[in-house]
Amino acid sequence: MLERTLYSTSARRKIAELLKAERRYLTAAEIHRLLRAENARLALSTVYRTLETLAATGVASSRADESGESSYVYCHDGHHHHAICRSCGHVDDVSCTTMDQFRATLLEEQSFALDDHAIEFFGRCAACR
Amino acid sequence: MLERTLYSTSARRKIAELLKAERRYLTAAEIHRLLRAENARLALSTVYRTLETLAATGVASSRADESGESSYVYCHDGHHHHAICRSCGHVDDVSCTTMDQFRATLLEEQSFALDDHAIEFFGRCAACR
DNA sequence: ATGGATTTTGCAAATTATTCGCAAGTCCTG
DNA sequence: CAGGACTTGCGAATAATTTGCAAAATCCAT
Repeated sequence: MLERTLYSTSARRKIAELLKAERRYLTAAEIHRLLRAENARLALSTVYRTLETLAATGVASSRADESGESSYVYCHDGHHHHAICRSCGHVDDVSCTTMDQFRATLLEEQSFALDDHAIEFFGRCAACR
Repeated sequence: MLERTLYSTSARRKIAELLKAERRYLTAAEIHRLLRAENARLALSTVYRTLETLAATGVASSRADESGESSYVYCHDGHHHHAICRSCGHVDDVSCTTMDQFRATLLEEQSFALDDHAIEFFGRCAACR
């Protein structure tokens, strides 16, 4: 494991702040555009590199959006899931409990009305066990 | 809704057969390479177009792999999930019941040892309801 | 504070996946 | 088997992401 010091730079701070404030999945291009709009001067490649770092350190998590473009959201570290609003894109963290309780709990605790979900299972298939 | 006739062509048949036989997520490039290896002559762009068609008709379903490249697997039509083997990539369809039952049922009925999953929830957040 | 080691950034060029236009080829129906 | 409809191949065009490298910023021990 290679250890290296992470510098606190203006680009990193701004990108992290933006993600934290928006709380929805943003692509590198969107982040770049948003920050430029508020007069930050930074290269798109820096955004890409920073996002990679944030994801690696558990500050952000990524997913591919509909078109396959990868997007990032600020979130807790550790195992959990995301409730994504179809209307505004807002993302809530969801701890991992039983599936059926989810709908009720989600509505009760986070006022999120669940209407669809996508799951991927990982493990060992019959042939590989 | 535009209706149009789908022709049964050699490319389509071969791609569908391959997906059906492999039963794991394959990228357009992989499919192209595999088919070429068995002497099929077809263009990569044809593979892309065919996959798009297969996905649109519910014969295959797609997901972005680790690197963001999109891959396809032969599967049932209708709402269900996929159990992906971490070892060989084999994909089993999983009907959508309660989460906790999943592990047990999955193991019992499909001999798939679930050890991780990724879920995405979609709906309306508190602010948008 | 200052200097030097280390990390980060900007820029532009290079990659890579995916899409597109269009002429030629294939398939289907009557 | 003729004509129209749908597909394919090919190469060029896009679009996202990565990379090399020199310059700039950050950090840390003096």
